[in-house]
Amino acid sequence: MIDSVRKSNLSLAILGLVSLQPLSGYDLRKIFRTTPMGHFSTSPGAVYPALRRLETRGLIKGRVRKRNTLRPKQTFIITGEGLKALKGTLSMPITPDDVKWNMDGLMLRFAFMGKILGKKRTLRFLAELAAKTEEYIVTLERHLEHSRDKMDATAVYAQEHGIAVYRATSQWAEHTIADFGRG
Amino acid sequence: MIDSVRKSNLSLAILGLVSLQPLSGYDLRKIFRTTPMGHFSTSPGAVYPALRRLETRGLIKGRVRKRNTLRPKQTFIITGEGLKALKGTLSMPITPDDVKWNMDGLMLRFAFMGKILGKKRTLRFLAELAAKTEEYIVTLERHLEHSRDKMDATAVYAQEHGIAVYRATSQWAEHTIADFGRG
DNA sequence: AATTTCATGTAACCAGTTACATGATTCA
DNA sequence: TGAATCATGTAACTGGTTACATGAAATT
Repeated sequence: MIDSVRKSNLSLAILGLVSLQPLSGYDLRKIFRTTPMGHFSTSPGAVYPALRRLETRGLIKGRVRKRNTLRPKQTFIITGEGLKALKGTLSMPITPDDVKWNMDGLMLRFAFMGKILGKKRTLRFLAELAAKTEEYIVTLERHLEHSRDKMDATAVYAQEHGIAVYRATSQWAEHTIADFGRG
Repeated sequence: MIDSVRKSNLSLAILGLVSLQPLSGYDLRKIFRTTPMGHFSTSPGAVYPALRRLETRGLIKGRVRKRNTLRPKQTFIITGEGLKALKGTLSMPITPDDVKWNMDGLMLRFAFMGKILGKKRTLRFLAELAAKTEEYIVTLERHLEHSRDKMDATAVYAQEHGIAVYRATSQWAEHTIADFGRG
């Protein structure tokens, strides 16, 4: 059940946004279209089915605005179950796979974390993120030194790009711990 | 036809790797499993179907090693068509969507570019990447200033993370232009 | 002989894309 | 009243995931 939120960033984004305020499918699509949040799908073929999935799983519920019409309009709000699932997802430990494959998902979790988990747990998340990211950088560097002369120049540079990006993440995390901790 | 390579990073990765040396499905999975290239699927359910798709589209062709057996082993090599498709994909202009949604795909293109497009075109790609990335950073910054006080603290930090990561990319590009240009 | 590793594949499922379709409201 | 925009949806397709299945070679 919670799997839908754990596996799909779109579902997580929807659940998180709906936890802040009542939103319709159209509202969500607009947010994804017009903000950098929109590393997510804007297509109705993704958003509406995702809403229905979340609803059938009891994580959100729709309020029909106009009855007696062929096109019912709905705004969705989060349920108790949904909030529990959201908290659960936000609280999951950061796995090496998350760091490697799903940094977007981690940032999505972080973005909703402030209000829902509070400052202390948010800072713990950042510390964990920094640590796991630095660990991963070490393995990337090791692999690079190992393969440097066997590979084409551009392939080496591409690996260096990966390292540079993860370094930016780890620096951001350290900086944010300081700033948010102080603030 | 070329769409398969344009849309799926896995197909592009396979085509690129096969362009360097003959490889079997198993070899490919091993590469994806053990190198940072493996921002891609390692599952047989993705790799083998992808190979068959590329083969039916005439971009690669398999050489059966052992006939007269129930489990034929194949190594794949790129075809003339395939090399043309690969060059075409590597040569595509960088779109804002690429920068926003598919930086991994751009890096994948870059990694294979050295041998196939040569230095001049590779440097042009990097310059384009730097420019488009900086453009995108401007829109991210603009959006952030616009929404800074309307949003939760962690949501703001998450946006800053996005900016930091793109800045790392643009700096990497500038640095790599200098280094590769000189080297 | 047994285990591990090499090696290839399929079936059921899931979520997202594209393209299409249509209804309701607003405003010029 | 016509156009734009608000608003919701579906159908066909695509590609990837998970889990399962099996065969062949190398190693112990």
